[in-house]
Amino acid sequence: MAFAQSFYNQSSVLRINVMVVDDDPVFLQIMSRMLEKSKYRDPSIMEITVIAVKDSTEALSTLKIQRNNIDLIVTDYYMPGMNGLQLKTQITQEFGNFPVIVMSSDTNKEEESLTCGAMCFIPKPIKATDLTKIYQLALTYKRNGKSISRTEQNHKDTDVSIPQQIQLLPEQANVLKTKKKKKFSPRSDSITASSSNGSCVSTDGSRKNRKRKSNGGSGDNVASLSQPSKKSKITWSDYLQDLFLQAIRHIGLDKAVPKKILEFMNVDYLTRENVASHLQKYRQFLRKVAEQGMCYSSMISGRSTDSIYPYAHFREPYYNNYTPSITSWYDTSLNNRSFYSKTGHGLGQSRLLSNTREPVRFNQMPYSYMNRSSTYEPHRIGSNLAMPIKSNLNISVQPSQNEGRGSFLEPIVMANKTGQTSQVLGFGQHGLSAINGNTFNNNTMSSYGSLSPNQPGMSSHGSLTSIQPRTSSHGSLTPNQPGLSSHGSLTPNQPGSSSHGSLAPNQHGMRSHGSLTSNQPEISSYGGLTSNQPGLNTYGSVTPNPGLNNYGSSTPNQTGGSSLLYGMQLLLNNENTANNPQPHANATTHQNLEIPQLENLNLSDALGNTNELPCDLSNFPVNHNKPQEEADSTTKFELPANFPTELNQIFSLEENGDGTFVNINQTCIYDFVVKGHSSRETPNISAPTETNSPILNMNPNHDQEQDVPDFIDWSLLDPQDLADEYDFMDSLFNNDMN
DNA sequence: CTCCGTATCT
DNA sequence: CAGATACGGA
Repeated sequence: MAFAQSFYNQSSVLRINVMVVDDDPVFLQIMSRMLEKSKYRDPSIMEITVIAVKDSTEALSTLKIQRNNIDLIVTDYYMPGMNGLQLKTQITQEFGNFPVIVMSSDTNKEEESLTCGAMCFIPKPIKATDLTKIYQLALTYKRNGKSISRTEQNHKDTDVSIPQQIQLLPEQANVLKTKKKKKFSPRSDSITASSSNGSCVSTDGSRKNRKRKSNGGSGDNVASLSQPSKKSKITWSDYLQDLFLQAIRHIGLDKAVPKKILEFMNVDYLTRENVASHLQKYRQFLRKVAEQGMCYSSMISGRSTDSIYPYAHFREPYYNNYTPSITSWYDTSLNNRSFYSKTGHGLGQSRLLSNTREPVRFNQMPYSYMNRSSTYEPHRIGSNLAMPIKSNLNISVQPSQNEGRGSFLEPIVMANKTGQTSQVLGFGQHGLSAINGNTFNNNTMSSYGSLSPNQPGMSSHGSLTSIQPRTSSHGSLTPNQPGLSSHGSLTPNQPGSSSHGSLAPNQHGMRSHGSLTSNQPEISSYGGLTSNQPGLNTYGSVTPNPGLNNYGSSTPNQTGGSSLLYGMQLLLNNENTANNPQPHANATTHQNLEIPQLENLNLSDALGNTNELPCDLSNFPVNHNKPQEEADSTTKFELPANFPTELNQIFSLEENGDGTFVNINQTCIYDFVVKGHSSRETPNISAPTETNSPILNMNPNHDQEQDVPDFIDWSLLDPQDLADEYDFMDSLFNNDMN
């Protein structure tokens, strides 16, 4: 301890020791490296040492030995066993007050974290500036000799000394104040009040002329003083949207009201108002689509092209060819399925690391990066196209150094090792997200279709890996299975490898689709696709809609057309489950994917319905004949009569399939949320080798980073780079810290 | 009073 | 545009 003490007291020598606790090895490594590099950014720091530990237990044991050497503890919130706050509490009990910083992609943990005494809360993904803050904070305490004897009250209102930068983000602070709080009701006077603003209320009952009271309400009463701060905006991440759509599908569009949706979604931080607002937008979108029909498509496509690649410069020029159409509801979900990634990782934090510096935003696309032309638009394949990034491909090819870690990288690695196709394909899409993507409303088909507009379905693959030696790409793919094979992998009861096997030997990936929609004309198109058939044809055939045809005709080889088409189709399917994915599939089960194995799941949805899982595509129940819900009579929201409902049923698995999927998904979610998320126990699913539960990054906020400039996409980082290349770090900081 | 849908604001 | 709010109504 002598050493420790002297070390500790060398005020002149700013030596900082930070212990980082995170079960995500990738994040841990990156975080550690970056912190260590921090010293180069601050001349006042002579040395900064990072002690990286993988969990709370290790953190405690380490603390016992080096308590005097540790100035600050930075811990992830979600970790197996003891979470970050529990760790904090334990540390306090055993070692007294230690400055602890809690990180989490789940910003909803902020309040709890602060309440429990965390010095501050840093939302993941960590930004370069956060790292700086961390060591600055450590430095502050170090200088004040408070490392160990820090006074209690670490609440947000204390510690003014804490670097301001680490203070709560305005929005977060806001959340603290307003979270779950009953909505402020300025019209406490309710009815009578209405009279006060009666001038704004038309007597005819029409609200058309209604003008809302000036919000400032300055002219009103003193009560205005209690004007609550505005609630922070929530972002409808892909995850949330998936959930939202699932809820709607499950409940039925006609019966889906905010409260029900909210209940189904079961996302604690969401309020009914949030859902209501979203629902309104969603309805508007549907209406718009229904009214404009395919014409809408052109609109979309045009717009999409422009908005989709705001950061095109990050991509290989090659990809510009994809020019997807749009992105939207479904589409984006592919981009951001962090929740599919390792659970506790918070998602999103740890991402694929590639050797390239190409962004690989598999799971976590900053909101602003998201190719979402419209949140309320249904999935369109377009976005998927955007994903195939060179780096992505590289990843799949390169044998990662990541071993069987819990990192979400694992699936990928596995894919490589086993040469699994599905995974590879997944990459083409959005890496992991693709894998799981189907679980939700992500339509595999669209993904595929989107891949290579002018290429046959199979070609898609080629296009995806065009950057790479074709061989490898293909190699990874099942020999006789085209990219579509991934679908094959859908087989619920088969491990990833078998996925393919499960596929009908001679069945093309498309076929899968075909089977799904066998009864659908449009669908059959797919089935009919021949491996050498250009994507467009496929699409063209698929398009029952004149509008779509236009598209196709307009740009025979253009992605845009096809994309659109799909998009429209999806869009139309949207309401119904069409998007239901082929659940199986991806949802599936490659053990290593950490995806719950469907066959083992006895799922019941939020509504208590138990469903059986489909085990084979061929058995996949498709009830095309199912009449649209009699919704009409009760529907509060109805689509225009001309709304092409038939299309809605294209992929509808409603009776069985739909519900099943929904339920499955839901179950998984609940499982993770309840078991995995809170306690991190292995969910009730066959979670083979991996210890980490999949999914769930319930954290919808993980991708809410709006400050793009500051955003560090971990996917850009490579452990090696971090470890060996200072210049890389510099570039990183230079790019992100200015 | 709660919740919904729509208008409107930010 | 995406979300939050206001507010009449049920």
